[in-house]
Amino acid sequence: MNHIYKLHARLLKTGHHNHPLALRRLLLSCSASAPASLSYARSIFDLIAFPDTFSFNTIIRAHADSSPSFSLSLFSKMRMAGVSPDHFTFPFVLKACARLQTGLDLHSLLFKLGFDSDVYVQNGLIHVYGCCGFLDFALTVFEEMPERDLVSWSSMITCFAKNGFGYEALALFQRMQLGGTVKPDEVIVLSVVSAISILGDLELGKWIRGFISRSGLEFTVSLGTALVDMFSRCGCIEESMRVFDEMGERNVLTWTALINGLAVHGRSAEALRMFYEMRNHGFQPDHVTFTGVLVACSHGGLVSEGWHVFESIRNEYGMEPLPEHYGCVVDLLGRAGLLKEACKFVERMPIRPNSIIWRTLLGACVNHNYIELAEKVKEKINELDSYHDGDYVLLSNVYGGVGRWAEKAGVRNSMREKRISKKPGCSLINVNHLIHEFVAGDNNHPQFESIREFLVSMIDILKVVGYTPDISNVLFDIEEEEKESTLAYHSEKLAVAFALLCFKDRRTIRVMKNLRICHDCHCFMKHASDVFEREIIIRDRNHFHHFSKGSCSCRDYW
DNA sequence: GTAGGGTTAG
Repeated sequence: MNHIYKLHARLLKTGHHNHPLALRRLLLSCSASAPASLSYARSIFDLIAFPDTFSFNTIIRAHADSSPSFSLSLFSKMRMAGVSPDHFTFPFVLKACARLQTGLDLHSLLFKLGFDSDVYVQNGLIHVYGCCGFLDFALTVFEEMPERDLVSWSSMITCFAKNGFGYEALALFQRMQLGGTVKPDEVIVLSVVSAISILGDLELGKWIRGFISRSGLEFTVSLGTALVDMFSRCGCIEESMRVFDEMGERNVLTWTALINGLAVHGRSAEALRMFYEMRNHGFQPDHVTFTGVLVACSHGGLVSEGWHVFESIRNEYGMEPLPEHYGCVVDLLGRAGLLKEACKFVERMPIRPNSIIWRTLLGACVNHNYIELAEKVKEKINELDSYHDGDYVLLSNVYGGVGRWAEKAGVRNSMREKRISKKPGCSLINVNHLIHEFVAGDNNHPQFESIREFLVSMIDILKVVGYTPDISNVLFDIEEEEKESTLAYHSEKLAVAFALLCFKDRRTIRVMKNLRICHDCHCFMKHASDVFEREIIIRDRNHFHHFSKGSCSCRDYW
């Protein structure tokens, strides 16, 4: 910022401070500086009597990241003022659109103005379509491009990954390399690392790390941070720690990635220790760091430590807690069974509780069998967002937990009336470089019969050592025997049975699941890890469960 | 003066 002030002072001194060219230069300087100088950029912009295309472009660009809606309002202002956009304008406008997940109607405008054949614009379109979930549109733009650069490939790779097509993202990266015309750079490798993180496929994770060292790319802090995060998401927190230890330089994102990793792997005390160590190294935590530490505390049952961290956000760091921090505290109290305190906290929060906060409270009610409270909380959720299948499942679990089958059936009826269906559970497992998918209630796997047979025999064996199927959470009011078989074919059980059939050695079994693991599967896995002498790692929607020798890393606190 | 990337509560 200093050089901008100096520049401004010099302009004032020489009497050029109102000269359009001087103002343009000044505008460009502060727009390219830190976000803190944006208000200064706006005041310079306001001094320009008749902003031209260049000035509009500069100010739109400056706000595209941090206040995208302001960028779009500037774009409208530009159009109203009759200032023509050029091929620089649209990449900036599209960036703002991508952040807001909007602006799909821009395509026809750029087509009309003849900018649709510009590579920068096309890349921007891929990015926008990707962020809005319109994968097909993004792919059409991508495939029809006469020439693609690195940004086209990385935008399309990210687009696949963010929309749940991780393996397609990887395939596209292979296709890019086979084409041989573009050489991967740091950013594109980061897109690939991110795709692998979403997939949680450790084999691929190891491969990309090897790729990076072979590629001759500089091992930057960003790449290291991405690997720390990736290994944790692939279920291997030890590898995250190894990468972290080997990094010569780290920043707040690196520390935060490790803290989050430790938190989701149930290593709460270590996460908290890293948080304090990070401060000793002189790094200032940000909002994301606090979220990670609070998650660690809530999952580790560290109530007073978590509360202390939460209070420190405002008292020690002078920052305003975000909704996610309040959410973490609700979880912290709720998980520990302090439901009254959690409710009081929600009532007194200075921000309006959102549906996630209520949902967190609902989860706590289920875990601790607070039925009346659960009903009230569900009503709160209905006011905000009533079509979330998971809430009905949770409420149904509260009734099931105490054997109130009639109410449980009532929940099922109201789901039917509202045409809400429970999202099927789905588990993925990598066996000999092939991904196998198991979906609850689906027998499409080519070896389904033998897997089913083996699973039935597994259940029999585990029952001998104390496993009792817990049918209270089965959603439907069906016969007891049928409830047991519904449970038996939960996707993670099928995946683990399949792994035991395939892996004759004692290697760790790693499963990725789309939903939270249920109590029954959790209990099944603990026994299975003991009887079959295997480590089983399951990544569910939020966390990792490491089953070994009959117990789980979450210490059943989830 | 252009676009793609690393950490975010249930």
